[in-house]
Amino acid sequence: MAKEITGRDENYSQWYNDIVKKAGLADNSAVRGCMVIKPYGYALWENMRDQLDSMFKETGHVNAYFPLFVPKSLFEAEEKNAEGFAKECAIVTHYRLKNDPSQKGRLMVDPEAKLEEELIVRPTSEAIIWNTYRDWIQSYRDLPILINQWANVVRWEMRTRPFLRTAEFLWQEGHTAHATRDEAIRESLMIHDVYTKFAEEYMAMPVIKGYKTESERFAGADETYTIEALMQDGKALQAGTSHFLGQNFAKAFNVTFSNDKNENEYVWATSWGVSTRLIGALIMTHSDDEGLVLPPKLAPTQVVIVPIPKPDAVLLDKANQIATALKARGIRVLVDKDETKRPGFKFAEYEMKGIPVRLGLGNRDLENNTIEVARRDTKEKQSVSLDNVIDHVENLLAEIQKNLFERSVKFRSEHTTRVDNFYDFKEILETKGGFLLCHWDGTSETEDKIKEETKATIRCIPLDAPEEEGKCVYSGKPSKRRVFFAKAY
RNA sequence: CGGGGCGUAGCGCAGUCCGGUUAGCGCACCUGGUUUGGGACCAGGGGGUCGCAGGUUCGAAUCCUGCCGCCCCGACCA
Repeated sequence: MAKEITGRDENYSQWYNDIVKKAGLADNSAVRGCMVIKPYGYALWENMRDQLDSMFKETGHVNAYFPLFVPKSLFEAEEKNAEGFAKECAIVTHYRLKNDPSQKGRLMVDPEAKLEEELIVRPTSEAIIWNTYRDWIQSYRDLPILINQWANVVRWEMRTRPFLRTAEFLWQEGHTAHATRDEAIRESLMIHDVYTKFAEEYMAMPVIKGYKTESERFAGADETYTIEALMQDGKALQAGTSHFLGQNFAKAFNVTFSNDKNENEYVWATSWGVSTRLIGALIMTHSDDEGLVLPPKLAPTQVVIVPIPKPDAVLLDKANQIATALKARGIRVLVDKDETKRPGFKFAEYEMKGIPVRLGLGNRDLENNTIEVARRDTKEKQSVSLDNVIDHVENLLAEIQKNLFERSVKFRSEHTTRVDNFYDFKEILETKGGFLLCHWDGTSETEDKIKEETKATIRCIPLDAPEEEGKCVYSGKPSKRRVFFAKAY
């Protein structure tokens, strides 16, 4: 058992780290808090990126690229935003090194080469982008601006975990400018829907759609819409946010336009992003003690064909025929040509990597005109006639995609509890975890107290919540609707 | 930044308390052979600044001092 991973029950964090490492998604790097995304992990990200990118394009957005560095004076212009990120910024102060006269072969920062103005490595790009938009926008005819960028950002976190929280990460950030408040709100809600669709249809990860309380809101936003997913350990994970920024950045950067009555108005803004964190979400939603489990729509390889016992000419020929037929249906297939490992080893490896469907093809199969089809999600195996294996696999991939989603929905509903008193709240949070659906009096004082006493936070106020008379689970004050509490990543 | 653990071959570890020939083991790797429908076996082989720097000593992986890094648990956060 060369690649044993820690069981989820034994140590969930260790299990997660084992998956990341042993499925070949990422490695730790020589840089504190930064990871190397390995080819397999990056292929997964590329699939997510390409799908999101096409969804952004379909909704009228275009891509652009803005600088990595933000001059400090621009960064601090929108006060709340600057304050929100101030504690986790990397700052460039010098532009040159020189030989250290006291230590041969060593370099030192050249004190002569201090920058006149420090550069902040972007933790997000609102500042540099809105400073640019000022020059791009004069009239209502210049609006809307619907731009997205794929980029890296840096947030100097105290404690990091691969994909979930790293000092540098990859993401997309959309930044849009609009003539009216309504249009900007509609934009942020529309992206919220795009994220929901992506999470549920592609990642097979059900999410709660809602908006953030004031204390959880993005610094500089008037409203933050969020999708919240539930991980297998009962903790919630914020998977994507879309912000209605009001006129905060327009005012901070003096971005105005002339409306059709020739009056000057401030521009309305949105911003929205999802990051490589989604890979962490994917891992913790579907994977098991055998390794990674990937939804077919995002899996870099959807089907692997393993010749048994090893790839001889006859088996390879048949395997290639099947692969060609599957590829013709748009299915991503790999034929295993490795002669040095035995089938059992390969099975375990491909399970570790989360490949949705494995086809085992041996001489016995050729005699019987069959092939062994193994699905990763349930680990079931069955023998299928070679005559209809292509249809079978195509259907099976869809079935796996559906099953993963339904399984996650079931898990979430089993781990969502309506709670009406604080004793149960604490009890259930500690024993079962998951989402607690409770009445809340709407004050940040109550929110803070609950967080202090239980570590649970309000993940979101659901958008589709029915009105319902009730009493706050903590203060007993009247409340009109329930909100989602959980411990969060 | 606090509390705990750790750093010895690519990976996982033993050896460190109590200093003493040539630093071991499993996996992986290389060569040859036998195997092959769920992580093969036999034989042979290669691979180490024992985290870094200084110190004590005839002699340091082992003792002392300083530093660096990693992991887990907290505080902070997407």
